[in-house]
Amino acid sequence: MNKINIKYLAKELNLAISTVSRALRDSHEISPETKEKVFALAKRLNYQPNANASGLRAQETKMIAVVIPDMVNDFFSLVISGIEKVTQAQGYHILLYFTHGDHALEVSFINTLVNGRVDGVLLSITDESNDNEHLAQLNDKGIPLVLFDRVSERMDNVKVTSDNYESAITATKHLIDTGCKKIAYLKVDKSIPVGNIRKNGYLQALKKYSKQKTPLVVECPNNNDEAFAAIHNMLLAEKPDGIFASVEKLAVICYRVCEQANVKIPEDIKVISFSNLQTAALLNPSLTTITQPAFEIGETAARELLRIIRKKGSAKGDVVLQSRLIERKSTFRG
Amino acid sequence: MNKINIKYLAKELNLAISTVSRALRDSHEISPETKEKVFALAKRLNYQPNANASGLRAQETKMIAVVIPDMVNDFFSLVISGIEKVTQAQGYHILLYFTHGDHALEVSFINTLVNGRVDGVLLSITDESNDNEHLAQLNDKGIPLVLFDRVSERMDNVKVTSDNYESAITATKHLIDTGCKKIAYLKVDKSIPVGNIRKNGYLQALKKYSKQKTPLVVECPNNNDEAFAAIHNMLLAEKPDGIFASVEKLAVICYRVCEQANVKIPEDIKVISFSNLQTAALLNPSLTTITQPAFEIGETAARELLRIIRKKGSAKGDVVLQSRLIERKSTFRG
DNA sequence: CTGTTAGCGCTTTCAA
DNA sequence: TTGAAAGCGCTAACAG
Repeated sequence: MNKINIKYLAKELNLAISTVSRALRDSHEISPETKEKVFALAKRLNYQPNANASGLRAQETKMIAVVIPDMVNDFFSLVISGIEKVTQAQGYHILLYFTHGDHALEVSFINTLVNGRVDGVLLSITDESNDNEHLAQLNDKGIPLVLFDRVSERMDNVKVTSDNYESAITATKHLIDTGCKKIAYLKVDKSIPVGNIRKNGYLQALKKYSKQKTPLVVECPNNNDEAFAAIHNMLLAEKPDGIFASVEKLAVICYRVCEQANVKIPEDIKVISFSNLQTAALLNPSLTTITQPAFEIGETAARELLRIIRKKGSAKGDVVLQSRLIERKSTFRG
Repeated sequence: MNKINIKYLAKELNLAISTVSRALRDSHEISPETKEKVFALAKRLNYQPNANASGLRAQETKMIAVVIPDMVNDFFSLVISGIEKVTQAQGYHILLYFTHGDHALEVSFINTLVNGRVDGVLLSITDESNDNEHLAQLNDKGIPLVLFDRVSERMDNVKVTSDNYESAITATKHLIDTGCKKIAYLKVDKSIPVGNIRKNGYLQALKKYSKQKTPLVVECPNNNDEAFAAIHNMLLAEKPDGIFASVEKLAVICYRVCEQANVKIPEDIKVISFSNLQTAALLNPSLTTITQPAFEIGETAARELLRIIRKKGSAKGDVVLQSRLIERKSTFRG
């Protein structure tokens, strides 16, 4: 249980500490034979440099923080996977923080990060309406920050998002184009900001491409039974011929509602849904989905962050990634 | 963009570096007035101790590594949430690593962790049949390790698991008790070890509680269409009256298969499924699920790890958490 | 109660 | 080509 550090290697080999250090970094001013010896011993003892010491010395940690609302969510799971792919390839480590939608927690996390714990921060902000002094702190301290998905217009950092507004238009228009005259929008719980953005796309599409006068927005709470009831009531009262679900779970509930009400998909009613994991799509061969490029958002955000860390230049600019509409004529040979 | 460190605070206040350090740690040997001054300035400048320096000095990092196969998976998402709850409450940070089922990656991650990057490791091992020299390394270096979910019998670390075998028996017995005479088991892709454990529970329950002579094990590949076909073929050929799905996704596919084949759930066939996020349960009021305590596994594993880190005593012992069977007589007033 | 100093493990001048 | 030594920021032993 001896500590395997440079000092120990040096003593074992009768070399100076600095020589060993240089050898390990493959410096050109060390003779091949010495390098050989050092490498051999280091390997044999599985020498690993002490991260704290290197970090302290070099003022960099090879770690980035990822701060997200939470994890029980297909979208963020996929984003993290994308981030991980990039950071892993470039030798960076991920520190993970959940804000649970609590702005105060976000502030406290960011505060602990301003003094050299990480080389950069990837953040999906908790409360877009709130102040962002804490983020300004990061900029002050020269710690690169890239925002993704939930961004703040008031920050001029690099932002990576997807086209929620435009793709909601696309989705709605798709229903219109396939003949729907009365389209309802299933809006996810108000705690999820994207529900509003997508609603705006829905409204815009109705105005622009449809004769439908009154929008049909169903507020669906997080509670499944309440959401079921809300959709069920709307279905019976309004008899729409098209439904646009803002998130995958609502499409699943909607599917069940239709079954209950003896409404056939897609004969009586067409359904389109945002979807990340495509579980809903397993249900019905005719369910068309619109998929956010979650994994790519993660990859892109991470790539941007590492780029900025490297250049030490806090570049600006936004990246907007496109969602994809997936039409299923027949899955599982229906 | 001045560096806010103890030295800087000391200079500003005309105090010695050590005095400031002690004041910040609220040492009893510092006068209240001095403390006051130090606290005030530290707060005003948002002083945050340099994690590398503290870590180097104290030989501890307040970070733990979480190493899992991947993240696009309800189970591990929930586990991480549980881990996060505990670590966050106790001031620890999470370093996240994905092995993607690659044993070599796992080895390489663990190797980078042996030299003081983290205070402890939470691991769900990638390949249970493989060697675990790398884990022995951790023990050698005195870095606490807690295994969860996918554990190795050959290691004598603390292990936190759930009762996959027993709960598979419970699930199968539940079908038998409700009158099923011919029960099929939908086995998840062979890359998922738990598919086999649960199969053994299924077999055991048949032997012990049922007259059913031949088990019906359907091998379901990861590919949805192939899984659909496998289940569909079995359904037509064997006409079982009960189905036990080893994972939630297979229950969803099975649901669709039944619909295709015009087989009614639960009138013609009873279905029970392992399920973490209960998406499948939204589908059918009569779907009974068996739920792993994923969140609790995370909490427990983290709690055990932090306990060991604190005591510096590598305690042993296993924790097995119980799955819960959830019977739904009627959801969504069917 | 406060200051001086050594040292955690590493990298990097500066010297030899 | 190698060695000696300083210093990254922090804490704690020792001294006053």
